[in-house]
Amino acid sequence: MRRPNNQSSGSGKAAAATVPTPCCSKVGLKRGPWTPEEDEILSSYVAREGEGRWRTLPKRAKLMRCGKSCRLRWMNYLRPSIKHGQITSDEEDLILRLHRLLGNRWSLIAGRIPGRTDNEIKNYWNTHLSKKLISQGIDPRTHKPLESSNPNHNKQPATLVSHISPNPKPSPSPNNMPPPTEANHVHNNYDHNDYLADANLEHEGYNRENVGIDNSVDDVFNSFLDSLMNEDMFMEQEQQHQHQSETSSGNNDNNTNEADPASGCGIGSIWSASLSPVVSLDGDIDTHFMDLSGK
DNA sequence: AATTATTACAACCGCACCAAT
DNA sequence: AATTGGTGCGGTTGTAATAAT
Repeated sequence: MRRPNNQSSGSGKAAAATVPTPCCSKVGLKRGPWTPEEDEILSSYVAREGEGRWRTLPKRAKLMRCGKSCRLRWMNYLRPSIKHGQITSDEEDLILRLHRLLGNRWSLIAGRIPGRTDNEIKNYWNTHLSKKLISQGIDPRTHKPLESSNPNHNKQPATLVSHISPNPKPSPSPNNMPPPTEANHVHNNYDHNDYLADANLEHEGYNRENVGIDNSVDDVFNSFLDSLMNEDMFMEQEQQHQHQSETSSGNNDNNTNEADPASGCGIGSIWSASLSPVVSLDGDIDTHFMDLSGK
């Protein structure tokens, strides 16, 4: 449907190669949008037989699709755990923060936002959030101010080129700023200057490889964010923690000490204690996630 | 009302990685 | 050690829907 008469791959690279693409170049396979009937076939098949062995699935399920397409459809749309509908302001905020930490690791980001897929988040980023950051003078790739991060800051990120027209329509809001929606409220506690400062701090040296974040850190991060998702529990813990902090100590600007590791209830402490020796982001990250959780 | 421009998102692509053989 | 199959990932593209002219 998309490229109905084109049996070669869209980019043409595979077509030029002598080795055909494994599954998508076969004649007779359907492409393009899935019909409800196809969805039903795939859903019921996976429910019956389970996920996996995608390459042979179409034949077994009698679908005229390549295995890759089946997998993608299942993973991005049909899985029961997928949350359909608008991305909430909380989710948006989390995406922004995670992207600042992780970059374009969509699957990692998606793994920390229940019910959302990497594809959905990637699309949302490209169509909404990156533009929003640009309109605020922030480079969406580096999260630094456009002026300092890139002298040619008018250039769009590579992934945006196809999405942003040379003459974009002006936003209905003044100065291309989004209206003060609920979504923006998230950032009110964490204003633009803070954001820029943090972006400078973190992206000066942040890079997963050179910083040395490994799976163990990732696990810590994962559990930390899992905890965030369990908002009720977290809020309760946080309130306790706040109370303890207020009663046990005075003004504490050092965020690394915000949570008492021994108490076991300061989630931020897990993060800061585990990451600070490696990343030296201790209090910064800690504070931001506290911001988020404290909404 | 018709046409054109833009946006949003589903889907596809190539490549990389890993495990099994 | 090399090959193969399965899977996952990030980037890109096509198209339907919507807005603007």
